[in-house]
Amino acid sequence: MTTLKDLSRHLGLSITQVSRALNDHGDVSEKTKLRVRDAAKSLNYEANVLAKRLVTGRSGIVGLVYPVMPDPSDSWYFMKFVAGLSKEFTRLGRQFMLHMADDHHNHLDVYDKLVRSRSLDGFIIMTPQVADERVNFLRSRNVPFVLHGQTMDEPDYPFFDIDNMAVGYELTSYLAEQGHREIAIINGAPGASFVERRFVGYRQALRDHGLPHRPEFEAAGTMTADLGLLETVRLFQSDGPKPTGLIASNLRIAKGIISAVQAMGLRVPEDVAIVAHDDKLPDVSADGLGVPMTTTEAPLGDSWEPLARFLNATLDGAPLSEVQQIGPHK
Amino acid sequence: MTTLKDLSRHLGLSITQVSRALNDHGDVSEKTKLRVRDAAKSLNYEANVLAKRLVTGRSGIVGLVYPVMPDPSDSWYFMKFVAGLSKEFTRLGRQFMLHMADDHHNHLDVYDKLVRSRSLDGFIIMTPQVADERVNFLRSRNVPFVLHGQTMDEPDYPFFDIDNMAVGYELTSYLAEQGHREIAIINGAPGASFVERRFVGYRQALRDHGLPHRPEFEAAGTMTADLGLLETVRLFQSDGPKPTGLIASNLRIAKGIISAVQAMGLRVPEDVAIVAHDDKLPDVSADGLGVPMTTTEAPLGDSWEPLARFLNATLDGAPLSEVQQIGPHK
DNA sequence: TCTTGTTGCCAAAACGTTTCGGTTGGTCAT
DNA sequence: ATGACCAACCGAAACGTTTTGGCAACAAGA
Repeated sequence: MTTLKDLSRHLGLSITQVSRALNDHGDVSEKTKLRVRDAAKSLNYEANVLAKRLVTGRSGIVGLVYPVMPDPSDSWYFMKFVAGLSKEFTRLGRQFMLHMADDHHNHLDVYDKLVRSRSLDGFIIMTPQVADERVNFLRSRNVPFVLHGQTMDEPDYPFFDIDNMAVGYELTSYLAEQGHREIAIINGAPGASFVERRFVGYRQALRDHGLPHRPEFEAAGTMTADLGLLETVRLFQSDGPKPTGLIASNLRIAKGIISAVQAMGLRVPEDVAIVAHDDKLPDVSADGLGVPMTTTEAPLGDSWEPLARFLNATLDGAPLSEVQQIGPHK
Repeated sequence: MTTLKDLSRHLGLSITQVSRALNDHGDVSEKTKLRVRDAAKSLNYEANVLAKRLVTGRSGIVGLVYPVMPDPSDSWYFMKFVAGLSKEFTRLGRQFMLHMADDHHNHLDVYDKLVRSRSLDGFIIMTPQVADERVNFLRSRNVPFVLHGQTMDEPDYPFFDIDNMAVGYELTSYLAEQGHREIAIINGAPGASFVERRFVGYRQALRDHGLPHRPEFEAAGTMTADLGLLETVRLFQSDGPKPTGLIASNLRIAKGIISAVQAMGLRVPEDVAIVAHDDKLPDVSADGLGVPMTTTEAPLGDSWEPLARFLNATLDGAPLSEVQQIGPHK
């Protein structure tokens, strides 16, 4: 393996200058830089990452800790997510590592261990909770991270998110403006920040349109077709008023809703109107569901690039303002 | 951060002795070892991995390169696989990294880059091909790896596998002994070593029972219910003889076969008998398919532990004989 | 001519381990 | 008393970078 020493000997330069030339520092003449780069290429020089890491104190690796085995129906999405991040980071010259946590270990211990062993320089955090202990922990340790989403309080950390309150608000408003007065929502797992934000938007829209807010019209759970189906049946089997408009927090839920509605002999949209948020994942499409349906859209696939970019920038010392973004939705 | 230097000063020992004590070397008295370990604990000492890596020349990380985005239906299995390996390696004190390769990059370049940058000490290789270029490449570079499966030639590398020829042979023999003379097999993706081995076992059993070998009775593809369904339909729509016994290379295929057979108005097992190999994955169970079916069984979940253990042992310099195993099946 | 500044370069320290090649002091057989 | 051996210890080198602080040469302004 060629080292800096070999290279410097070969060029008649000092190790210092060769290092600085390769790292494009200021006090190296353009001519030498060129000469050094050429020699490095021809001698097949590749900097020893291990040595670099020791001196910089950084592992050069960022990662994602997955707390529990995802639901089978989510594994496809999760894989896409991991693959997307992995590719982005590779492009940025950083390594990305997926760390699967043992179920029966304390969640935060895993982060603690990874941080203390200096194995990971930074983290990507998925689906943050309303008050997320991981965020608090990493913040207290001054470890860089980027959230896919936000906690409920004012975010003083890097994140990429979409405006989930607006999503809830817009879907609800759309139904309200169609004349629906009884609007139910089937949302994701309770506690997740994006879920609560959509609920907030939903309630605000009900208020703004002078519609009643019924707690039993708010359903939440793992975002599967099963959830959509079961909750729809529950909504229609109860004694109270029945919804005429249904909001699905993603297309899988919408799919379950449609199955249930059709099984009950109701028509879409005449008897029940359905709106949904579409993550633009390839497994389900709004058109493929066979009923007319209005959606808000925000491709999850668009989140990998900013997430990776933000973590990268954060590690390079970028100010907070450059690593916070609310992405667009339609 | 406490370093060896701090520790040695605190103990009145040399850095050398402290290091050797912590690494349990021979020429340190038991008394000092104890004293050092106590001090290390009370001073919260944690060896700097980065420094250790530089001096040993190893990253301490092993990994798995996933060449392409897995088929959606496989992502659940793949996640289980990765999670299982990750946990095992964590237990063994090594880090495990999943590397997603970019689709449009040359497969081997990814390995080359990871090896040359000294990022990974060793690899786990999934679903090897009959002649696997990854194996040849890593072997030529003297990089440690463990195969989940085997290539077709005599294996001179660490691996964990089950006896797939026997699986093919036994499933075929079972049907033959039931009196079936026309036996078809629906297998996994062509080229994969386990697929070809099952074919070999299948053909051998046909010969041993004096049954005809029909090339058109050998189907292969991505192991989904769709494959089982489509290939079954094809088998029964052709002009030639129809199979009375069907072998499914996993339960998902079996599921598809059953759908097809029942759709064609045939009964299981009266008109068509089905046997299958059961990987014991939680998504499908033989009982859950609703028809009587004999299976061979080998839990894929049992492979993570030996795979991790073997790679670990290989890195620690274990001889080949200790890191090759054909696991059991029922 | 003397200062001041700039450009291009370098020796050496630092990062925190592991390991090589000793040294010391004691015991034991001769 | 002598030599051989052994247990327990240590100094210093090595791993391959980055970075600090400084030096020499030269040009420009006074």
